[in-house]
Amino acid sequence: MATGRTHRPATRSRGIPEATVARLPLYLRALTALSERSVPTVSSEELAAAAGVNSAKLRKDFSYLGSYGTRGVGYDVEYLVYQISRELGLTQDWPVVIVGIGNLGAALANYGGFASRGFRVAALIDADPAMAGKQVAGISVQHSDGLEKIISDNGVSIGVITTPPGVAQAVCDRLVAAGVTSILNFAPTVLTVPDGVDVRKVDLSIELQILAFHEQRKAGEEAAANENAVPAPAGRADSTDQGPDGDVPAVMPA
Amino acid sequence: MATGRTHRPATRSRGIPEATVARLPLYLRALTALSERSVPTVSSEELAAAAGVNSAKLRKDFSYLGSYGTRGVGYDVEYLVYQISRELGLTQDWPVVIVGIGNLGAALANYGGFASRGFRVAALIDADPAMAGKQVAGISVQHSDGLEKIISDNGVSIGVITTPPGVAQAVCDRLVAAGVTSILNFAPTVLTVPDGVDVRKVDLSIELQILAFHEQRKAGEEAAANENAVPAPAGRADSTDQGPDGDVPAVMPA
DNA sequence: CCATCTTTGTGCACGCGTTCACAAAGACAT
DNA sequence: ATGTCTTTGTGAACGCGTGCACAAAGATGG
Ligand SMILES: NC(=O)c1ccc[n+]([C@@H]2O[C@H](COP(=O)([O-])OP(=O)(O)OC[C@H]3O[C@@H](n4cnc5c(N)ncnc54)[C@H](O)[C@@H]3O)[C@@H](O)[C@H]2O)c1
Ligand SMILES: NC(=O)c1ccc[n+]([C@@H]2O[C@H](COP(=O)([O-])OP(=O)(O)OC[C@H]3O[C@@H](n4cnc5c(N)ncnc54)[C@H](O)[C@@H]3O)[C@@H](O)[C@H]2O)c1
Repeated sequence: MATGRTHRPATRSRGIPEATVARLPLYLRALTALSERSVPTVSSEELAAAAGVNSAKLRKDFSYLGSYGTRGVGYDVEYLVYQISRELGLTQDWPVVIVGIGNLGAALANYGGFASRGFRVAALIDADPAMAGKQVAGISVQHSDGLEKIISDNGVSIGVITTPPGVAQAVCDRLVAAGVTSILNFAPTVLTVPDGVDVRKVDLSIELQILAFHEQRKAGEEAAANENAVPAPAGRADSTDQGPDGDVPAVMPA
Repeated sequence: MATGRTHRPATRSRGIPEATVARLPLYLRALTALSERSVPTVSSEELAAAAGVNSAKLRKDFSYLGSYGTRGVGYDVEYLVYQISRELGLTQDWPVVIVGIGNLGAALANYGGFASRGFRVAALIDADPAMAGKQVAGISVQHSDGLEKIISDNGVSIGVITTPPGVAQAVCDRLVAAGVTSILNFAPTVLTVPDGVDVRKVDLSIELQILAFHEQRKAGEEAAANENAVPAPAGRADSTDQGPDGDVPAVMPA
């Protein structure tokens, strides 16, 4: 999982559990694909398979939205697309700003998946004067001096932060002060925000480290299983051959 | 949370809960910052604040690793950095390949945060013949024909997929067949993999949709609180003014 | 050596999320 | 109308994660 909600511990919204909310976009994506193939109805079993979840979980998730299925038949695809879209707030347009138009910010700006849902890139903002006026993805980059006015003029409530980590909190503070109440943070920093502001983070490095943990565990188990059979599985990254508990502390605690 | 683990339901590894594993990188980042400031020891309270978590949770997390603290004092920063690094498998180098060197793939390749932990970009792979040989982040892009050989020669076990969604499953299959056992997927698709292969996904669109959900809920509550006081909060994105339950189904189920 | 003070490590309770399993509901055929 | 068959919707049980609250451990000072 690359993301992790910050803050807002268990604010079950209108009875819809947070875990369910996080899966609704998954269902919506699968349903949209079915809709494009003009499939009229779908069973919980089929849809669950397409979304990569358990069918019981899917049914329970949908039960929080209402009784939208027909027993013996399944769910009407178009109807469900509409209901989930409405529940997620995608029937309206959400203007978003991206702050920090470097490698990642530019990639996001160029990403078509934004507009395909109800999101519209309202502005690109960067602190580098050399960037101001440059066209990225057909949008002119604006200098961060005008951040507050841009937020206000466009009624932006969602901000994306792709600046270096050192300035992320400062950028976040300005966004919040200007009226932004939802932030998607790509900088590897813990952001502190007032109550009522939602922060979600995407941290590539954390994802890789979690994968590395499991990878190491798999290698350790494999080694334990093979015990001292063959020397090494040809070129695998276990050269140091430090057992899973090769406890050689670098520094002892005081 | 931008990521979400696929598969591997609750394979509590060596007694370390999955939720704890996901937080270890957070602690490690905070500890590294302290280490750079030459702070010798840190209390659970301070470290928890820096990592943005509850101190009780942090202590419980560390208790799974062992008793590395000193009561009345706290934790030795350097020692803890080493222990967590070892637990996460960061004492060894992990070669990774990135497949699909477009906007996002190139941004990731240029990202310095890779190497700062134990990850090394072993190769960049793309199916576009025009990309082959091009330098991205100082690395020459290789054609996907040689994917299997690249994986094998470099002992790669972690792959990053940044191709268009339509080919992601095919790319995934090839990576797995070539020996990759951990995949970080940026394409908005559900990947199916055999047992023993870990998949984590990062989906920007899902993150935004979750934010939109809460944003809508906030707007709805605000509207309910204001009832019919002032017309509108000047430029906010609630023009359609469809109440939180403006139930107007597009299509009725059969 | 003893008292005091700080901070860890954890037992325990609670709530959320997941999954099972099945009754109820509806479609469809006869 | 009745029976059969499919699939939903959900009650209930269970397990994981979280947070409280405190006893134990060790540092520190006298
Ligand atoms: N590139 C990646 O793949 C990647 C992956 C994970 C995380 N990240 C994180 O995302 C962030 C951006 O990464 P990047 O590779 O695009 O970096 P980058 O250096 O290419 O881009 C950062 C941009 O932010 C701008 N900036 C700096 N200070 C600013 C301010 N105060 N206000 C507005 N803009 C400001 C800079 O001018 C620059 O254009 C970093 O925090 C990085 O750690 C990047
Ligand atoms: N750009 C973003 O910010 C962003 C955000 C979220 C998700 N994504 C997803 O990430 C993926 C990449 O996005 P992008 O904007 O970089 O797209 P892109 O079109 O710029 O890049 C895709 C690259 O993949 C290559 N490719 C195509 N088929 C391939 C194959 N079979 N093997 C190897 N390489 C292949 C293409 O040649 C191209 O270079 C997409 O699935 C997109 O939905 C992107």
